[in-house]
Amino acid sequence: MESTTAAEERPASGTARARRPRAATAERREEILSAAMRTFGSRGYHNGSLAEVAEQVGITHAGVLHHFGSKDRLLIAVLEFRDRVDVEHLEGQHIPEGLELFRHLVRTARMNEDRPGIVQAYTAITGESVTDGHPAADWVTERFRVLRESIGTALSEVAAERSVEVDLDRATLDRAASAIIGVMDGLQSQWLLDPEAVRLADSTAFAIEAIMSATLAGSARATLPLAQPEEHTGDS
Amino acid sequence: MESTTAAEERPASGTARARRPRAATAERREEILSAAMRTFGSRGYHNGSLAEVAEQVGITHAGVLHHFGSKDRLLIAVLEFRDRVDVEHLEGQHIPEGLELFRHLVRTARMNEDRPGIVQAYTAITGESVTDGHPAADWVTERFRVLRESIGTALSEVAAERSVEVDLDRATLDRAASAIIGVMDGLQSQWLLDPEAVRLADSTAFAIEAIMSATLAGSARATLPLAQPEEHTGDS
DNA sequence: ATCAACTTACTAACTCGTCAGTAAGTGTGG
DNA sequence: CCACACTTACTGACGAGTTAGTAAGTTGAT
Repeated sequence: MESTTAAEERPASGTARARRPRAATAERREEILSAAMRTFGSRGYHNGSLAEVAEQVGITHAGVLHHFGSKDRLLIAVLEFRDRVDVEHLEGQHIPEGLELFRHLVRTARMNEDRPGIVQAYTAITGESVTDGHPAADWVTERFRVLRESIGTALSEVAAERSVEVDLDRATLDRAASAIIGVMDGLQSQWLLDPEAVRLADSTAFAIEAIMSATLAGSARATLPLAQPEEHTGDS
Repeated sequence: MESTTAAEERPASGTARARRPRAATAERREEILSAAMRTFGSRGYHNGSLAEVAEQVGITHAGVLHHFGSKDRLLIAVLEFRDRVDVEHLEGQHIPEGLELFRHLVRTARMNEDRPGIVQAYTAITGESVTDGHPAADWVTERFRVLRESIGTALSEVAAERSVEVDLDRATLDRAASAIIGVMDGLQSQWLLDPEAVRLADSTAFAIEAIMSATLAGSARATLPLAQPEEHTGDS
C-alpha cells in the first residue's frame, strides 16, 4: 500500500495541485470490479482476459490497467472488494457468534442457490489458487485460516452454552471447523456442475448439523471404526 | 491398397490400411500422460503448456500433438488414464462395498497425505472445471455422479447390516453422499494451501463418521435447529 | 518399402503491459 | 472569476512474449 492522501509530496516551494480521483471514479472502479468478478467466474482467472473485463464497462483493456496497474492487482482488488461487500451486507458489521454463525452459514448457502455467478467465481478462484505461484493463494489461505478460527470459536461457544463437558481442544475444534468449511466448498463444486443432482442448502445444513453433533457428543467415542490415527505405512 | 499377404485386415471397403503402433509407443504415451498430470497439477490446465509437458519426456510439443491430437484430448486422456490406474491399483478391480468403501475412502485420504502432487492435480482440474465450456466438465460431473451413487448405495448397505429402521430414501442418501464427497474435496483444497494447519486424513475420517452417524441415526431428529427446509425469503 | 514417430519451421491468435497523446476535470494564484 | 497548472481518465498503437495447431520433411523399425 502506498501514498494516497498524505501531504508527503512537497518537493520545493512550488504548488501541489489537484491530486485526488474524480467524483465518478469510485463508481467506475466498482463497475470494473463487478465485471472482473463475472469474467473470472465464468472463464477463470488465467483464461479470463482484461479485454473481456474492459468490454463490459465500455473501455479498453488499457483503461482497466490504468485503474489497477496489473491483472494480478485487479484480482486482489476483486477479492478485497467482495470481502468488503459481504461484510457490509451483514447487518451489524461483524461476524455472528455462537450458534448464530452456523445459522448464518446455512442462510448463506440458501441464498447462494439464487446466485450461481458469485458461487462460480469463488469456486473457480479457490480451485485455481492451489496451483503454483497463484496470485490469489495468499488471500484464499488467509480466508480459510480466519474462517477456521471463527467457526472453531463459535463451536466452543455453543458447547459452553449447553454446558457440554467434552474437552474441546484447539485440534478438535480445527478438525471440525475445517470439515465444515470443506463441505461447504465441496458441495458448491458439485452443485455448479450438476444443480439438478445436488441440493446445495439442504446438504450444507445437514452436514453442518452432523459435524456439530459429532463434535459436541465427543468424537472419540464414535460408533464407527474408521479412524486409525496411529497408522503409518511407508510403501510406494 | 493391395495387401495380398495378410488376410486379417479388411474392415470395410477402402480406407483402412495396416495401421499399428510400434512396440514402445504405449509406454511413451504413458510417459506423456504422467508428465501432463504433473504439469496440469502444478500450473493448472489453461496455464500449463504442451511445451512443458513435452520437455519432461524429451520431445517437442508437436510430438505430443502427434499422439493426442489436441490439448483438450490430452486432458481427457489424462483423466481416463488416472481412472484406469486407480481402479487397477485396487486389488479386486472393483469398488469396495458397504462399510469397506468408507474405510477405503479414509485410507485414500491417508495415502494422499504423502502424494500432494496427485491431490493438486485433481483439485486444480476440478476447480477449473466449473468454468464455462471447460473440457473436463463432463468427466468431473460424471465422476461425482458415480461417486454419489456408490456412496449412497454403500450407506444403505451399512444401514441394512445394522438393521437400522430409519427410512433412507434416495434423497437422504444423496444428501449424505454429496456431503461426504464435498468434505473430502474441500479439505484437500485447504490442506494444499496450508498443510500445517489442516490434518487431511483425520478431518476426513472425522467428518465421514459424523455424516454416517447422523444419517443412520435419522437426521430428522437433529438436536440443532439449523435446517429450515421450507423457508423462502425473497429479499435483495 | 511403407508407415509410425518424430523434428523443424511456421502461422495466427492471444496475452499483458507500456507508451505517447488527448480531452476533460480540478484547484489555485492573481 | 478566470486563466493557468496540473491531474485524471482514458484511447490506440505497439511490443514482446506465449500459445495451440499445421504442414512438410526425416529417420528408423518392421
